[in-house]
Amino acid sequence: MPIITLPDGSKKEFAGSVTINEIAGSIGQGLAKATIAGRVNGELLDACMQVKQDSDVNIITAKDKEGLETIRHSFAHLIGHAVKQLYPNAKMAIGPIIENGFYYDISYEKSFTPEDLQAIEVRMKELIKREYDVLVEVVSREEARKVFTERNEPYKLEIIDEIPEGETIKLYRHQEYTDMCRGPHVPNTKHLQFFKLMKVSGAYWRGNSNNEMLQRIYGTAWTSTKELTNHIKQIEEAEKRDHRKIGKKMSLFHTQEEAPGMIFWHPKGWTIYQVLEQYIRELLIREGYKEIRTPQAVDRTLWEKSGHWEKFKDDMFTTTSENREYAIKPMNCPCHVQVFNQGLKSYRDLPIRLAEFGSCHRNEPSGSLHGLMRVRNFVQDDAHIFCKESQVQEEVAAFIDLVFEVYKCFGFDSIQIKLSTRPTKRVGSDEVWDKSEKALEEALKRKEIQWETLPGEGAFYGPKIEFSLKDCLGRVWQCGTIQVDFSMPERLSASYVDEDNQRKVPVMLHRAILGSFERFVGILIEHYSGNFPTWLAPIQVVVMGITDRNSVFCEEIYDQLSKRGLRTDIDLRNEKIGFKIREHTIQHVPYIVIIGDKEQEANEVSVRTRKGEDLGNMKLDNFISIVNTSISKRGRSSN
RNA sequence: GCCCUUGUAGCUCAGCGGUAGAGCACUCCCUUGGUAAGGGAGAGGUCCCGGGUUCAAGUCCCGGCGAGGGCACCA
Repeated sequence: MPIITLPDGSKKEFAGSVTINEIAGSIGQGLAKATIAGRVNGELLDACMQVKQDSDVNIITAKDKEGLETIRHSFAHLIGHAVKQLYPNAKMAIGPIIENGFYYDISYEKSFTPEDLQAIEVRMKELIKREYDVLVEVVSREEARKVFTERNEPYKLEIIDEIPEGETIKLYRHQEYTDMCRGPHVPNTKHLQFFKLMKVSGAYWRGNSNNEMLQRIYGTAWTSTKELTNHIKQIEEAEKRDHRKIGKKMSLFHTQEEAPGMIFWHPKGWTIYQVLEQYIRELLIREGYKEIRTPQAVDRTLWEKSGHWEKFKDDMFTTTSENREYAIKPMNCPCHVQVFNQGLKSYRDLPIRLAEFGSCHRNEPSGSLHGLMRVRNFVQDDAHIFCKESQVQEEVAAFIDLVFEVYKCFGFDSIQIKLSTRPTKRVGSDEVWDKSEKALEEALKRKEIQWETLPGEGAFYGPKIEFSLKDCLGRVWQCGTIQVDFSMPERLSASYVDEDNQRKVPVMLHRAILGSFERFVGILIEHYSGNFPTWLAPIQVVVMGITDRNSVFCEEIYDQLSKRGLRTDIDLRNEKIGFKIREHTIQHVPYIVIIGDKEQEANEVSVRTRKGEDLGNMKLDNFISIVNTSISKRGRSSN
């Protein structure tokens, strides 16, 4: 006589054991139809599962997060169903859900073409129409093995062998298709409606690059056509904002075969880069950092000492001269320790904050290169703070403030913070780890901000905080970081004389706010979609004349704007004004100054923005102050 | 690095065995036009590189390099 308690607190008593679906039916026929699964005492179960004892039951429909996840999971199985019908020799590996959808990894003798993908999607739709019931069966390990041996599914057998003893094995069937899964799954394929197969690509079996490569079919699924089309629109919007596309259109930078993964910055792109660098430089000076510059190529012995040679030798660019081998620096920190090591340091000198906009090279795998986002030559807003253990917390706290200040300046208001703690493979005593983790945590607590802890995700040399920002499309980019390091200073013999006249090893904090400038510019291009706020816009004002009669006056205005420090361009081409306006609007120039006879006579300028607003006619000084106001707001709000 | 796709004019792309095409951009000419494309003419290509098949190769095959989407990697 199970008594079922529903989420609203109401209770229902049943004569005997009852399925989740029947419980739903007792509430309403509509609900029963919509039931996808159920949560019984916290456990997610198939709708057909029996509830025998008094339980808290929550009916899951497509409206619930778990419902959508179940639908997506079932879609993966549906890929399997369709694929096995169309390509009986295909071997199914795994088919999990991911953000926005699902995939299935499949091994097949020939590679799937876009036409194959289309055919699979069509077949999936046909299968949905059949409204197959999805049957679940708990089986023994032996039975499972037998089923998948018969079905010739070696990957499933491999998975069976790794299921821990005592865990139940469930088979899900719709018509002739059988798959193995923890579940739950939808009770009938008719619940599978709004989906699209997106792409097929390669993926290693079990994510291990030593294993064979499987074919991964990606799909997206939603609970309505509207959600599905929204998602597709979102992808299209992201494509429109692709920094490589905008970078080309606005002539910000380019790359070419001869220097894969390295950027040729054009004047306009370099302007943005330089504004960023100058901005950070000013802040660092304010915050008590000293800027330095260290060598580009350093003897391999230093990298051996720092430990990088052993780990990353293949990922460094090297060069030789007179029998010595050098590595083009992949990072600045070992060099910064060298600067620290010059001269004896007292505890009174600490903290010492050394900053460098140093160009680093890393021989990243060719397949990982991606526009500005992943490059082989980059510059970070890098700095290292040498301090005493007791100063860590204070330094971290100051850095957190700085990070927030900077991100706000770009209009990034949603920031995610992650604290990564000690990994199993690590250096340093537990005592020091305790202290460091505590220091980071305390600093975060004092700021009263939300963060997520990632146990075991810290670097081998120390814990770290990572700052990720969310752009206007909701995409998350990890940019800032502060890492405690009590390994490298020791390896590279850094020391200071403490109050007690003892030599001690300083703690080193690695930190960056923007991360790499290359990547950050890429993020900004996509975030602003090329519409850089005035302070970052490569060209802030363009002056154009209506007819040739106005050219001399245009040049005067242009000269004055330039002299007043605005990045100004002039367009005196023999084109109609509409044509010129269109071109510079497409180039996202924030302010367009139009000069005709009227303006010339009144000694005024007519101003139009890239958004198409007409600011009317005004004196030049008035216009300059409008632009300067916009510049001073930086990226804090749109302008 | 691995899998798939891909590389034609400055850009975006068509052509897929039979003497290289379009739109935009560029140059010149006409036009001097008031807030998102005025008109005309012209110039422009070792069809990524190297092999092979063929009477004939951007076009088919093999290899290299780059790019794109994933996977793996990311100090």
